[in-house]
Amino acid sequence: MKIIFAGTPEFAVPALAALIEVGHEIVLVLTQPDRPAGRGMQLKASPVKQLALQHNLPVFQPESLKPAEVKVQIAAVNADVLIVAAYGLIIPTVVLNMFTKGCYNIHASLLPRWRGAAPIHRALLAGDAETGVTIMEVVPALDAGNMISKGVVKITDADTTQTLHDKLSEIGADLMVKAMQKLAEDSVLPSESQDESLVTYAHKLEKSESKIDWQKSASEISRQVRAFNPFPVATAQFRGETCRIWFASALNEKTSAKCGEITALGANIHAACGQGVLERDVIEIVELQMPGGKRQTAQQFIQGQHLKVGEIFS
RNA sequence: CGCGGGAUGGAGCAGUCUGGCAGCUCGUCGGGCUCAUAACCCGAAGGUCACAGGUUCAAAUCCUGUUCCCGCAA
Repeated sequence: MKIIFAGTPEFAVPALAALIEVGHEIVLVLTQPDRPAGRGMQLKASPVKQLALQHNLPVFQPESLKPAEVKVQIAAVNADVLIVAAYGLIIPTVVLNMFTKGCYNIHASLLPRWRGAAPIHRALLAGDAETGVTIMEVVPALDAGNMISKGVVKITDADTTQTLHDKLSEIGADLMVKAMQKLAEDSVLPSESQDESLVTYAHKLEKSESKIDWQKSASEISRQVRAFNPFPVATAQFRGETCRIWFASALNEKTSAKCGEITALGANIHAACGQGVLERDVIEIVELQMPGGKRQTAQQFIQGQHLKVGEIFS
């Protein structure tokens, strides 16, 4: 079976690696053009491109799939299947129809919940008990195709977008390899349509959502911090600076302190938050970062900044 | 050469503007104390102040160049 693989970020890498591993014929890798990134704004190849080059796979990086000459080049490789994993470009219907055995996508949620750009972040932020990966057919509407298979992952209090991302990309790779094996044997994959009444959309995270509102409950803030780790990272004002909060856990305690006030300093920083007047929530800040500095544990932060009980995060 | 912040004992920082004894909170090691604690008390070790050059009686501090790290931006 001749496969075209379309993907860009780290999330797509395990899938491509697994497909190469089991010996599928990858005839072309589509990925977004090199973008200026990092300090100095040097052009940087996408993670998928880097892996493709390591395996000497042909790489194609059009800015868009709409131009006729781009479509011609894709048609020219005569592939049977298109696999899409976080590619980030719209795939025109004409292109979707080029493949005799279909087009399949790896999506990082349990569809039909969380269609769209930021499914992992939204599931974590919303407090879902579990999330997962869905393998589905690609159709012109966003993440709306029939579903082939799913993998489920429980969300714990220790999970961040990073940890879930890593687990989900591995599971997605595994499910996709299995789907392709079945497709190669049976030439068709049984699928199930999505229940439109259960659809929710996972909008991209806005930078403006990263600021912590200390009036929220400890569990909401903890989820926000974890959903925004590793990107774009939750922030709080402290001593007039914007500092980044990398990890925080809700504690099972109450306090009469003001919102954002530090109530105790130990191995970690305890701060008040939430609504109750005399019994506010307590949140434990575990890892944070000052501007210009590196991420540091709360302990290092306390020692370096000479923190005192009563100081305020806002 | 896109913009800005930073590099100081093992960790995290102050000191740099205004040049003049290498400092803080910890950790480590030794001793004491306590039923007990992220405990407390006493003592000690540990530094080419990122690197190279320059100015000066004197440089962590001022000037020039270099390397590495962090943030913005994507």
